[in-house]
Amino acid sequence: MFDTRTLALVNGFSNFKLPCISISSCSTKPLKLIGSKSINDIAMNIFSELQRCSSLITLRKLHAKFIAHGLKDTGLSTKIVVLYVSFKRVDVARSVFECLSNPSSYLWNIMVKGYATQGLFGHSLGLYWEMMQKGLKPDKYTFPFALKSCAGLSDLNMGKLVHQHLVCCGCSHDVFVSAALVDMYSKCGYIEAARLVFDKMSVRDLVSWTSMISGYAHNGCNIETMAFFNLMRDSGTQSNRVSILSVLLACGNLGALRKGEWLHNYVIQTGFEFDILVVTAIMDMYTKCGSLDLARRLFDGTPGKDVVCWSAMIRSYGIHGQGKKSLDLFNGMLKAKVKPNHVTFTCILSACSHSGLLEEGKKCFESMVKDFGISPQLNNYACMVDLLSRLGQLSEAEKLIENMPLEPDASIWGSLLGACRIYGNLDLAERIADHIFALDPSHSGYHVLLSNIYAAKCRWKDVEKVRKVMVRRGANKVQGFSLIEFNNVVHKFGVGDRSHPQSHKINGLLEELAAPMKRLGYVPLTDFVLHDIEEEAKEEALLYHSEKLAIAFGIINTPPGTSIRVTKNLRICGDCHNAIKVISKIVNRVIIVRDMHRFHHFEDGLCSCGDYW
DNA sequence: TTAGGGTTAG
Repeated sequence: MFDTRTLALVNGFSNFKLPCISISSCSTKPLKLIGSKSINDIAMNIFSELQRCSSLITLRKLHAKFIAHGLKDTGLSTKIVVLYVSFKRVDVARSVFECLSNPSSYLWNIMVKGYATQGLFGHSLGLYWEMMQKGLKPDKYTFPFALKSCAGLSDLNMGKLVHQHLVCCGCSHDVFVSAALVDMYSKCGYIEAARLVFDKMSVRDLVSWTSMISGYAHNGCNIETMAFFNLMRDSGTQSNRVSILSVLLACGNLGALRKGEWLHNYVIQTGFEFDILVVTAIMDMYTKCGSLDLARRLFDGTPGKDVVCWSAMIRSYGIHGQGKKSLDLFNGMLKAKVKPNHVTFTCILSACSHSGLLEEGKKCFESMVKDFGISPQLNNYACMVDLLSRLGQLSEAEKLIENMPLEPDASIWGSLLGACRIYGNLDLAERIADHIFALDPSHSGYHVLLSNIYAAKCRWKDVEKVRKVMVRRGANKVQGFSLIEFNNVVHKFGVGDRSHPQSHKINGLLEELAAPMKRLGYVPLTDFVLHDIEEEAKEEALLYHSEKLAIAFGIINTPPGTSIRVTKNLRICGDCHNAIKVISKIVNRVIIVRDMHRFHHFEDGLCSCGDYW
C-alpha cells in the first residue's frame, strides 16, 4: 500500500502510526434571504454583477454597495473573496473572510491558495493550521497549496507533517496532491522522497511527470532528468514547455551539445519555438555547451525579447570572457527600451569582472541607483568585490565589503579569499578566513582555498591543520570531475580515474604528450598538488587530473581538427590551464573547457581568457 | 477551487 509505507520510508520510520486529528464537516453557507424583498433584489442584483465582474475597480464598487446594504455573511461574501483573490488582493479578501462567522471549506481553500500563489507561504500555512484547529477537514484542494507553501519555504519538516495529514484525510491517491508532494520534496532537496512518491502513483499525468523531471533538474540530477524525459515520452505522455525547460537545463549542465541540438529541433517540431521561455532556455543551453554563435543566432532571430532573454545573452558573452560585447548588448537593450533589473546588472558586472573591465564595471554599478533606481543587492556587491579583488585592489575590495549597507555573507568574503590565492596574500587570507568560517563553518571550498594558499607557500603544517579542521567540521571536499559528450553519451572522469574502459589508452596518450608539452615550455605547476610529496610524484598526480583525462578521451575518439568540449564541476586547475594551452597547439585542436564559473577556449597555445581568470 | 516554468556572483 502506498500511504503509510511511503510515509514511513520518507520519514525514516520503521513503524508509522497515523496521528489523530479531529475532523468535522462544514457546508457552504447559502445566500441569506433578508425579509425585505427590495434587499433581496439588491443582493441578487449585486450577485449578477459580481458574476460579470472583470476589474478590480468594479469589484470595489460592488463591495462598497455590499457593505452599505449590510449584506455581510451571505453567499455574496464568498464571491467577493474569490474575486479579490483572483485580482491578487488577498489582503482585502482576508478582511472580508474574517467577517464571516462560519466560512466554508471551499473559502478556506481559496484563502490558502490565494496566499500560496502570491508567495505569502507563511500566511498560507498559518491559515491551513487555523483551519485544522477549527476542526475543518482539509481536502484534495487544500493540500496542493499547503504543500506549495512548504516547498516555497523549503520547510521539509512542515512538508512531512502535511504529508501525514493528507494520508489521514485519504488524499494520498489524488493525482494533484501526489504531484504537489513530488514538487514539495524535490524543492526541499529530498529528491529520493519525491521519487518514492512518484513511483507509488497509480496514475501519472503530465504534471506528475514534469514535477519529477523538474525536481531532478533543479537538484542537479542531470542524467536522471534526461532519462525521465525519455521515459515520459516512451509512456506516451506528450511533453510540454515545463518538461522541455527542465531537460534543456540538464542538457546545458552536462554540456551535451549534440543532445541539445536534437532538443532544439524537437522544440521546433513540437511548436514551442516561439515561446520566449523556451527560446531563452535553448540560448542558455547553447551557451553552457560552449556554442556562443548558436545562442546569438537564436537571440537575433527572436522577436519580442524580454528582460530575461536580454540578460541571458549578456551573461553568455560574460562567461565566455567577451565583456565588451556584453556592454554593447546592454546598450542595445536600452535602445530597445527594455528596462534592466538587478539580475541584468549581476550579468553585466560579472561580465566586466571576467574581462577585467574596472572602469566600465564601476560606472554600471553607480548607474544602477542613479539612472535606474535599482538598489544593489548582495549579488551585485559580490560582483564588484570580485572585479576589484581580481585586479589586485584587495584593500579597496575589503573596504567595499566593510561599508556596504547589506550584511555580507560568506561568499562575498570568499571572493576576496580567492583573490588572496591569486596574489599570494596570506596575511589578508588568514584575517578574512575568520569572517568566512564564522558565517559558513562547513563550506569545503573555502577550506580548500585557504589550504591552497598555505600549500603555495609550502606551509605544510598549516595545510594539515586546515585539513583536520575540515574533518572536524564535516566539510567534505567536493570531488572534481569532468564530462565530455561523445556519440550522444556523456562520459565522466574523476581525478586519477582508471574506471573508464579506455583508461589504458587515455593514460598512454597523456604520457606520450608529456615530452612534447615540456618542449613547448610547459612546466608542471606543482603548487596545485596539496600534499607534501616529492616533485616527481606531484608531476604525475597532475598528469591525471580529470580535465586532462576527458581531453585525452576526446583526442582519441574524435576526428582530427574537430573541437573538443569539456565541462568541469569545479574551477579549472592552474596547471591544467597551462597544460591544455600547449596540448591545443600539439594536437591542433580547439579545446573548450567550461568550469564552474566560466569558459576557456584554448587554441594554438593560447586561452581566450588571456590567463585572467 | 486543484499542479510543473526561462536569466542571477565565486
